[in-house]
Amino acid sequence: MKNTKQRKVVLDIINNSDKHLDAFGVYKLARISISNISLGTVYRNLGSLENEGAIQVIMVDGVKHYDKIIPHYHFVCKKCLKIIDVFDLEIPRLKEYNGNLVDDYEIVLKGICENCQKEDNYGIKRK
Amino acid sequence: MKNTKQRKVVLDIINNSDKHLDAFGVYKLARISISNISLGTVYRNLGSLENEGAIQVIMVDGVKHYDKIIPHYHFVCKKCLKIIDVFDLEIPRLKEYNGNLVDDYEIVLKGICENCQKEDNYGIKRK
DNA sequence: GTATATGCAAACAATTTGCACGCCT
DNA sequence: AGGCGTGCAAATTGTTTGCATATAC
Repeated sequence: MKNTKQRKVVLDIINNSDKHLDAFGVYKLARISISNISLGTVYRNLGSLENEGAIQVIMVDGVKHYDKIIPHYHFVCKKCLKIIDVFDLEIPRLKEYNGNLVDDYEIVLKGICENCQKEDNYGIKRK
Repeated sequence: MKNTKQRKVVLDIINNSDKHLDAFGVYKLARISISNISLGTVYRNLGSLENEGAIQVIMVDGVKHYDKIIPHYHFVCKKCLKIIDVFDLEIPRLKEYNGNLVDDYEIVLKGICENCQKEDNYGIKRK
């Protein structure tokens, strides 16, 4: 695996953001550092970083969003699709289920976020 | 909400299948009952049934798969992408987190299924 | 030097949408 | 009769891929 500047920029963006960016969001930020970086390269690097376990993915509304690998869960608002980090949640994990090897848990809490509970909020999706 | 025959067929397919079908899989089965049903209609009905909480969704490899609402979790094999139902898993659930209302937990166990652990299995993705 | 990653654009796959028409109520 | 759901096809969206070039090692 080559250590290109594109790869480094992509990884740095994920590790320095708390915004749960999707691929295009990463691309927009990456262009600040490398003005001609291509969207395809961003996708390729996000993909390989994910495979290596250097970053993690959270799927929201059919779109992949990326996050650093520090262990935590997520809450996703059903109205505005905002993603909120969830720490300090104790969830017992199986190592195995009926002969199937379990090495990962994807856990997403879903509901209505604090802001969308207010009646003056019209639940506009933030896209 | 109108009770059309298309809507009824789609719901029946989900409730009578244990295969975790995606939209196209539902479409293929639906055409047995209604030969000229359109894929768009299948998508529209799956969407509204999901919104109403009549069926649930499990996302695998970027594709929505549908399941009845009986409470259970899922295991997804990282190699072959097979979905296996997981029952009898005790997971404590928050009703609220930092002011955010939690009404749903999406929990997916991931790993290598029993079959893919055998060395003669080449991990062909079942698509 | 050579393999691998890149930029670019075209291809792809899943899903959504616009429109004219048909069917439930 | 009126409106919502449908079939159909085209449009969108997110993502992947082929290819010639550039770059890391």
